Amino acid sequence: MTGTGTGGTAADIRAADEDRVFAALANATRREVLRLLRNEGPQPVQALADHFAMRRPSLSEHLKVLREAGLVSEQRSGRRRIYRLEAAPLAEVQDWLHPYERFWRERLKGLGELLDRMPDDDRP
Amino acid sequence: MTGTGTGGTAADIRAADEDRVFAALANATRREVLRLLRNEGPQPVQALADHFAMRRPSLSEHLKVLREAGLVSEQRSGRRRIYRLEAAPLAEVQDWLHPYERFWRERLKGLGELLDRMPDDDRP
DNA sequence: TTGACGCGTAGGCAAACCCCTACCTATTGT
DNA sequence: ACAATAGGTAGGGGTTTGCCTACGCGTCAA
Repeated sequence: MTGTGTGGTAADIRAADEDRVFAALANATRREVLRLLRNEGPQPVQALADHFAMRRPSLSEHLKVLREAGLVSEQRSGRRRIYRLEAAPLAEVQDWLHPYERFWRERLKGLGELLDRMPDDDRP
Repeated sequence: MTGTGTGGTAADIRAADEDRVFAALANATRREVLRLLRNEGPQPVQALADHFAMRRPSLSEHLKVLREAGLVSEQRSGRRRIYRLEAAPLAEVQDWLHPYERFWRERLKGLGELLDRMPDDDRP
């Protein structure tokens, strides 16, 4: 749609990456997997699965989503696969967030100024 | 659901809020709506809808999702409803992101140290 | 007052999501 | 070689998402 011919511009690819990352983060189980990898370090699948009520194959699919978003990597060690947090895509989320930052800061700043202009008696 | 008897702790409520925000951000149309409100200021629905290929009622549903996530607010002005960006929930996303920050910074830092230890001749 | 405008909601439908139970391959220990 | 272990994949089913058209309600202009 946005490309020439059959498409695939650099911007399209970046947008698709962004979409995969946000979509991956939309699920609470996947966010919890990221938290576990962050707090407890790299782990095989079963160790991760022990933290959840769901069956292992379901977790495997979540790991696939995280892998395709670049948020985890796997390293084979014998018959186990050690999953590791890859935080780089989260930096892109932070970049996405950045232009909004002044909006919530303005709100806080505005509140501060409101309090500054308010007579002490009227303050909450 | 969130009553006193059947559960619904403060942590549950925060978790549900977090889930709504991440879910709202999982859609490219909704992220684009936020960007438009940020760049062009508060607008009625039709002005927003003009930027998309979809029909207005579909956009209305996206706005509902954003409203329930607290990411936009509406102000009635005659028969129009002016939507405004509410960035506060994005601060929670930033808070969520924060403990991961050192992971991608470590990666960059590690790269920097590698370059530091590398003889100048070997640098890329 | 009556018609046009702005917008939300209802209902339908296809696709995607998320869980499950088999099942398959690869590796390891006996 | 064989059984057990680790984990991915296939296929099925219920629920959710995201789009549509049709419609209802409130507001403004003629």
